[in-house]
Formats: sequence, structure tokens, C-alpha cells
Amino acid sequence: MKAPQLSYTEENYLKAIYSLSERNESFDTATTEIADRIKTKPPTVSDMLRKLTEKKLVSYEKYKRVQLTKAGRQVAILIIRKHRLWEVFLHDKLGFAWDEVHEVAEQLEHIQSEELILRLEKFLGFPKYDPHGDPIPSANGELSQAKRTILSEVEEGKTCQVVGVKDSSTLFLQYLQQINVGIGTRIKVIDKIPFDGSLKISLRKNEELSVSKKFSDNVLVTC
Amino acid sequence: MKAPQLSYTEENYLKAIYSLSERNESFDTATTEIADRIKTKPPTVSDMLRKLTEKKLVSYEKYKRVQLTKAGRQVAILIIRKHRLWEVFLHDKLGFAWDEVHEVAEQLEHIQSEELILRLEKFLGFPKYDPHGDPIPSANGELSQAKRTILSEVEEGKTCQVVGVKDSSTLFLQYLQQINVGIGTRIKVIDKIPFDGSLKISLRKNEELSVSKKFSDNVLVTC
DNA sequence: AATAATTGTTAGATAACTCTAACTTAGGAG
DNA sequence: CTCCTAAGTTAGAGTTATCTAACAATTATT
Repeated sequence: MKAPQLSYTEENYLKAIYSLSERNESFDTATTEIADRIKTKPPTVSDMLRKLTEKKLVSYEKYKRVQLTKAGRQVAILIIRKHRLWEVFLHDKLGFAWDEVHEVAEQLEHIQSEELILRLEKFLGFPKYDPHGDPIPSANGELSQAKRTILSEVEEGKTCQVVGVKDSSTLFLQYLQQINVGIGTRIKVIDKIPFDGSLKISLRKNEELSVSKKFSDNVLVTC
Repeated sequence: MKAPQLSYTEENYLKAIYSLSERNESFDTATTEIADRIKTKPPTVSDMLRKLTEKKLVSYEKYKRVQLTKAGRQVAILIIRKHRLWEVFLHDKLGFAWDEVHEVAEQLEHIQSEELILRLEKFLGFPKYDPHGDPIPSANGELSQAKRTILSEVEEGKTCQVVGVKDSSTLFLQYLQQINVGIGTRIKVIDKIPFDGSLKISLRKNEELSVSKKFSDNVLVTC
């Protein structure tokens, strides 16, 4: 099942609709939101939505909100896959800082060659996350995992689950064992102390404790 | 001195004009040649030539042949630089065969980011030649070296100069020393024996000798 | 040198993507 | 429940890159 070769522009619309749709439960988005994201004007979006509807990539009725169809979502996810793999390349191999990679990846994501992406993925060692912690979809368009961040970036009141560590020194791992934190442990962030960046967290049943910024910077979690 | 951001298409025309112009002493080319190369029709080329003339990238008069201006040549060379660096990446790092790299590099060469290319070049170890033996221009647009090939691909009657070896085993290097062939040695190909691919060559003053296919496959030359 | 053949250009049209200005619809405030 | 505002759409036009068909210039041939 070959995708029928979309234009650079169409790809960008699908990607934008995808990310905007992810933000609410009904998985839809509004015309002006898309216009803002793509940096165009609403009429341009209207036109494109008509076109994408004809191609069965979005489901859409005039004056209503847009949703991706299954096919449209598949396309969007594959573009995101390419984008994130290129980000890993730019960061890991070329040494770009994580906040410098986006703009260039935005261009690279439109290069057409399945073979290229498969080989790039292999070359990078089949990474699961990009430099921002966002998960990389698989070649068949599966995107299971949630975004991964460091504990120190979780908002107050939210609960997350430990998926790994950044620092894998013996000292740190021993400390984790001591306070009984491992892969899968659920952590709720009770309070953030702005002064030193330390956190008050709760593990399981009301077991409250305080951890330093250094600690929370090195624990990888999923929300 | 920033180049004023050319379109994907304009870049392709400049590159085409560059390669076609390299093939004769007057460094110019004809409209239909460009049309064939770009896979468009002559009228399209005429239009584009008018546009590129206005931008001072080509010098051109109606019904005459086209030449690149200094600025145009500079742009073309920088695109070729990008193209060849990407080819090295695809071949050396991703393991594409040397005849598979062109198509994808054709897309990658239009990615806009000087920083990207500088870092890519460094990552690749500042290569001097692409997988086809074509020289890679430097960041300031200098393209000194000539194409490099293996001795076995030099045509009968032509003279070339040794620039390196592919095989650097002691045995091979000893053999080279014995027959007094080193960097800079001029070799004229007198005859090619189709049966086993061996060559009759002459070094300096009429010193004729015969070398095997294995030998000539491992000597890198410039014509 | 005159003319035929080749090569190149203009004219007019089309497709993709964009815009501004004017109009329409949907949904919330009174 | 009406009416207004915000959101969305049509209409009409511009840009870039392309085409075919018709015309013009150059070059090659006799």
C-alpha cells in the first residue's frame, strides 16, 4: 500500500492537524488554529481542507472542525517518524543542541525515500525517543509510548511513572534502590520549591519525601 | 555575503547549467540541453533564463548560449558541495551502494542550513572526494582537484597522473616502488586487453610495461 | 547566397498555493 | 429568542513553474 505521493505542503498540513488534534479528546481542530500553526491565512486552509477531504485524508464538513482519517493519521505519523529520526541524527551525530534541531528537521522530514529512513534508523541504533523526549513511531506507523521527560519538568500535582535514568552511576542507582524507586514506580509531584528546584514527591500510599534538583534531573518519566 | 535564497527549481537550473557548461572550453550551454537535463521543455527554460539573467546569475542573450556569472557559478558549486557531502554520508555511513546515492542526494542537496553542512563535513572527516570520485568543493566554493578514478577506467590513449592507491597493503606498495610508480607519476594507457582487463602502459620516456586488472583497479588517478 | 532544418522564443493556458476583501454561518450575550 | 461577534468560506487575483502551439532566429546545406 503505497501512499500516493503528497506534496511538501500537504504533508505539512497533515502534520499540523495531527499535533493540534492530539490536544483534545475529540481529536479534532479548527481552521484558524491550523492557519496559525502553518503561518498562513484561514482561506488558504479552507482550500487545502477541501483538497485533503477529496483525497480522503481528513474528514471535514464546512464550518465544522477537522479530523484526520485513518489514512491521514498514518501519513502524519510517518512524517513525525522521519522528523524525529533526523532530530536524533542532528543531535547525536552532528552535535546540534536539542533546541537547534527542529528547524532543519522540518526540512529533512520531507525527503522521500523509505530506504533512507530505514537505514538511518539502523545507523542511529533504533532510537525510541528524539532529543526532546518525544517517542519515535515505528516503520509501520505505531506510536505506543508517551512522551518522556525528566522528573524535574513534571508539573505540580501531576503523577508520572519512572521509565529510566539519565545518570547510571552506581551512586545514583544505589540511592534509587534505597528509597525504593525503580522502573514503573508511580511518582506524584506534590510541590516544587523555586529556591533550589527541589521537589516534594509522594510514592505509593502517602509516602512523602523531598528530592533535590540533581535527583529529579536524572529520573526519566512518562506522564 | 548571503545568497538571496533561491528556490529549489532555480538551484536545479544553476546546477544543470554548471555541469553542462563544464563540458566545453567556452563554458556555455544551449537551451535544449538544459531542458533535457532538467526534464522540462525548452519554453520553460527560456522563461527561467530570463529570470536568472535578471538576478545576475547567468549571462545570456536571446538565441545565444548561456553562461553562468561568477555569482551563479558560486551558487552552483555550493550545491554540488552539498550534494557530494550527502553522497559520502549515504555511502559511508548508511551503506548505500555508490550507484544508489544520487537520487536521494538530489533531494538532500536543497536543504538550507550552512551550519548543517559544516557539521556534516566534519562528521564525515572532511572528505575530499565523493563515492564516484568527484571532488568535493570547499566551504568557500573552491574546487581545485580534478575527478579521481581508478587507472582501469582511463580510456586508451589518455594520460593521467597517480594521486593515490585504494589498496595500501605492503605487498602492493612494494610492487609500486619496484616499478618506480608513486604519487605524481604520469601514466599513459597504450592498450587495453579485453580478455583479462590488463593494460599496456607507458611511464615517462617510452618505458612500456604491462599491468594486471588487479593492479589498475587499485591505482587512483586524475586525468 | 538562398533556403531548409534546427533551435529557441512568445503567447496563452493550467495547476498548486497563496493572499485580501467581502460575505456567511454558528454560537453566545443580553 | 434575537442579534452580534467570532470563526469560517467564497470570490477574485497574484506568483511560480510548467505545458502546447505558433512564430522567429540561427545554422547548416546545397
